[in-house]
Amino acid sequence: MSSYASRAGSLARMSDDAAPPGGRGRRPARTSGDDRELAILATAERLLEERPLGAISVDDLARGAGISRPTFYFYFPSKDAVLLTLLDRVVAEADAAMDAVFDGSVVEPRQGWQRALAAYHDTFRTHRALTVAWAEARAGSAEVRRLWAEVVERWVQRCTAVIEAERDRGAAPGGPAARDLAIALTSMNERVIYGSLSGDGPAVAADDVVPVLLRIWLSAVYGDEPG
Amino acid sequence: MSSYASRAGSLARMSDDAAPPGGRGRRPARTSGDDRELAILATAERLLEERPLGAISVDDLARGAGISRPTFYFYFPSKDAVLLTLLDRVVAEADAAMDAVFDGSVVEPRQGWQRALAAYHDTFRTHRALTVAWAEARAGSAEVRRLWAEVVERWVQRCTAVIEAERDRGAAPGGPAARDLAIALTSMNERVIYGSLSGDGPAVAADDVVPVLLRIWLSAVYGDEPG
DNA sequence: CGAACGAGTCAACAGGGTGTCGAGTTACGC
DNA sequence: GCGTAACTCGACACCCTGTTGACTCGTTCG
Repeated sequence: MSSYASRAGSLARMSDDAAPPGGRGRRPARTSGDDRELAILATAERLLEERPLGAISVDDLARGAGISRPTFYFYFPSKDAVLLTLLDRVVAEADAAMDAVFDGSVVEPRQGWQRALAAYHDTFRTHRALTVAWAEARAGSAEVRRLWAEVVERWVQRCTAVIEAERDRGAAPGGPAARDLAIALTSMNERVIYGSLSGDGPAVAADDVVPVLLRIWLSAVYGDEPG
Repeated sequence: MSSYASRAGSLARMSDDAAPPGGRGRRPARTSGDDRELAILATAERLLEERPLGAISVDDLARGAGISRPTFYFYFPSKDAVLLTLLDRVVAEADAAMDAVFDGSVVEPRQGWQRALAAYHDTFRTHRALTVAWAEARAGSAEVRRLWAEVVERWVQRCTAVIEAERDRGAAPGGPAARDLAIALTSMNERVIYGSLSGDGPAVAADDVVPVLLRIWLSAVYGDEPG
């Protein structure tokens, strides 16, 4: 747990930010109980490595953090809220990675897309357990669905803008609405990466994920309608 | 419920087929209780139209079918088993639709793929509630995951074979392993269609689903690696 | 006919999970 | 040294799942 606490410096202090109306965490601000909150998050991350979300109870999280179940509810309103907090961190990481790619120097397009896909893939691959758990939580929690929808919406808007820019400068031919293309391709990324991490059903091997996705993105964006 | 019973003629009689080892249904064969089994299935389908799977309890299904909860367990071992039975039907429908497409006369490739995508899309669109519920159940039930994995595997194998055939006859250029391409594109279909049916997150409008997917499939399979 | 049997039925139970309430117990500012 | 707010948890109220054992039938067959 202390290993988590040290890494956790970068954990967004969301619950402390200005106005937390119906926010995830509970307590208004600083006190010694921060340790407990961190311990809960660390326990969640640890337990998710060994078993699926559905097999982890609030009691497991509480005991793992050295507190009783009612006390858990002092820190988080539900099990999902813990996951949401953990997820925010990964999403922030993914966004940062994307920023690094889409920013500044636009090298050749192929390389740009390749880096973006790799950044996306790497971020989620290094948080395999969390990524798989999120997919499970999404099925049952409207809150999780909402957060994910927001995240995807940002990516889609970004891709849409890039595709339109490429079309404007004549590098990419016309075709379906750029946004629809972006949605479909982003959806593909999500499902393919999840499949390769979760291991159920037919999956692309980890090393082949980016090459295959890249090929499909490039031909979809830059390829002419084939006869 | 009688409206279901009439449509249910096509419901695969899986539980009666030759050897049902660890099968879904329970009773060995025919008796008056068939009505009850059908009533449970009908109730499930009806309730899924109005609320998500997680908000439907075994008790709801039992009462909806006019029986007590313990009696429900006489017919199905769990709530998931009901969904699995319902799902088998839809999958059989989708497979039949695919058979109709991939069979016999291979017209021009574009039209072939277009029909296949449309068949896939139509099948799931006409069972919207069930499709969305399946996605929810998949998160929690290994059994549901297994069934879906099998279904997808069949589609992937089919697509892989077609892509390889197109490459062999010189109609499609080389590229990533045909199977990887098939997995990625099939995954895209799954996620895009689900997204357009479930309504959370950015989605492609129902009428645009097939055109967009088709464009991506065609450029991925037939397009040369763009510069 | 009537005993035996198997299908079908359910009240009651055992067990596990969630979320809440209210009565404690610190710890720290004043 | 005392109030107040952070913090803690035993006990409770619920809801859900899955099982057990006894009960009611209709059928079958000696």
